[in-house]
Amino acid sequence: MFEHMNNIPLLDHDSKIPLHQQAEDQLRKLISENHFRVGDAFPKETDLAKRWGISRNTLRQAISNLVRDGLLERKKRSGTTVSKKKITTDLANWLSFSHEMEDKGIPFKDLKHTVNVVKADKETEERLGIPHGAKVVSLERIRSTGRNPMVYFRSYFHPRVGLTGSENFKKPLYELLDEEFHVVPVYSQEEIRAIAATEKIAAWLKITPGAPVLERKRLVLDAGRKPIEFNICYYRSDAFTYSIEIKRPV
Amino acid sequence: MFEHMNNIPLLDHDSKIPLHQQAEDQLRKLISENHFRVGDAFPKETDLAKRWGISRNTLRQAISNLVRDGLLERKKRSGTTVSKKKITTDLANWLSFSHEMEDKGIPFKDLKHTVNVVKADKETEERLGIPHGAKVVSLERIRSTGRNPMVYFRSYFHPRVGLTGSENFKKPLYELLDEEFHVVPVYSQEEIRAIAATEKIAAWLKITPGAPVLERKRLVLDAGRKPIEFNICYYRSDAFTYSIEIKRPV
DNA sequence: ACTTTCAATATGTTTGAACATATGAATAAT
DNA sequence: ATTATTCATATGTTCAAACATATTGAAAGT
Repeated sequence: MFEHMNNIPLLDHDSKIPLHQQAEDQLRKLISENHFRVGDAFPKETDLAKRWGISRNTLRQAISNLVRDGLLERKKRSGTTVSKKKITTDLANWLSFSHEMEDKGIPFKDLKHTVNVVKADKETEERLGIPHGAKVVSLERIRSTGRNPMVYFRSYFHPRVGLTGSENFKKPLYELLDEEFHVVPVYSQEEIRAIAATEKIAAWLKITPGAPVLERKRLVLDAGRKPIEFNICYYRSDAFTYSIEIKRPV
Repeated sequence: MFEHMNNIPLLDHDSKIPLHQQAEDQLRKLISENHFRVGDAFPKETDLAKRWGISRNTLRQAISNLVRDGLLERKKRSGTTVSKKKITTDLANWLSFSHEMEDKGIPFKDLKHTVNVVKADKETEERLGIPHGAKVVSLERIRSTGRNPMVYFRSYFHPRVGLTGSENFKKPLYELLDEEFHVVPVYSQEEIRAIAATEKIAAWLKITPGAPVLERKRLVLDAGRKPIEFNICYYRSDAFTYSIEIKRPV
């Protein structure tokens, strides 16, 4: 808990990162590190704005995002407080296939593991928001749990991340991104469909064309909602069920 | 599509409802009514602000919310565009098909709507944790968005909830449960698979047997993790993408 | 035909200012 | 003691203005 404003870290007014963004990041950090007790009073807007040398409006931009994400609550006269309710998706391992499998005690191995630098296709360009013709690092995997292929994975990484293609992808992907590149995934936008296996997919998964396959497209974003990775994968339907638990933000 | 700004409804400057709120509501409505084509250019901020007699800043407040909700996308010089319609499981409406569809402005109707009191099958008994042979209220629905069936739904409710089968299921289900029975869903455990349509499913959805179908099984729990409802549904794969956004617990 | 350069333009950031509004707390009236 | 009133205050709304920045598309150069 901060006794005084003066203990709250400052912002970098010379950075290219917008002030409201810095403020948001800073607050996220402070909250997640429990510098503010739940339900406790938050610094008031005017004070915080003064401390950071930004206008109340700019600070408000940051706070609004946190309110929308359910980390903070605002009430007119009482001020801003830290919410109890965490929008939890329960998944500590929410993004990691290997963690998931390890948790369930299912051994797996990679039947294919390829890293390339390629020109992004149109969909990838759109999702990642990169210019036409831009090159991206692609990671392609076919993973099996047992004798048969279970899933085909393909990821394209936003150039911003800074991958070169020569990294060690043996360790869990999101550990690598965090530790080596200081890129932390926060949001995952997932689209899940059932499709009939194309020839290509059938070959990858060793199934018959036309068989139902679970397709998952996933756009992984950082705290500022900037794209990190666009990922598409095909799961064998007879071997895989996609399970999640959603908790309502009460 | 609006040829001219002049066709866009005005705001009520005398209302007690904030202008940014009115603007947001108005835009939501316009988008949901398909007055703007997907991917098409949106009126630019300056023009819209002028049309509505509000400042660009105020309008921006409204648009920002829509962007955050994924209805709009902004790009620097190119302007604002309407996003591809994602049937997103919004955190607010996380469980309601009707809310989801209404929010996206997709009209739908029930092709079938049956309420029964039946003996639970084995899977339902297990999931709900009720004794063998117990009776449960079942709700069966086939819903369409447009001409063709979109999804087949079947729900079994835990006897604890207290449904008799004679309730008015026309209103959104989770409103009913909350208001009439004081049952509030908090957790949703979901299992998603791709399967080949059986004869029965094919008949419901008017597709050919063997076609890929998205199956979702969902166990809805209350705050104490006691089961409320076991729900199974089959989505036409050519018409439906299951979209969720997961946010990492920071 | 191809690339480079450059200006126009739509969104992005930030500020300071003013007034509205809900509400907790102090004060006054009962 | 209880209720009503008032006031101070923190958030809520809105504005106008200025400058930053990315990107499109056209013009110019190769």
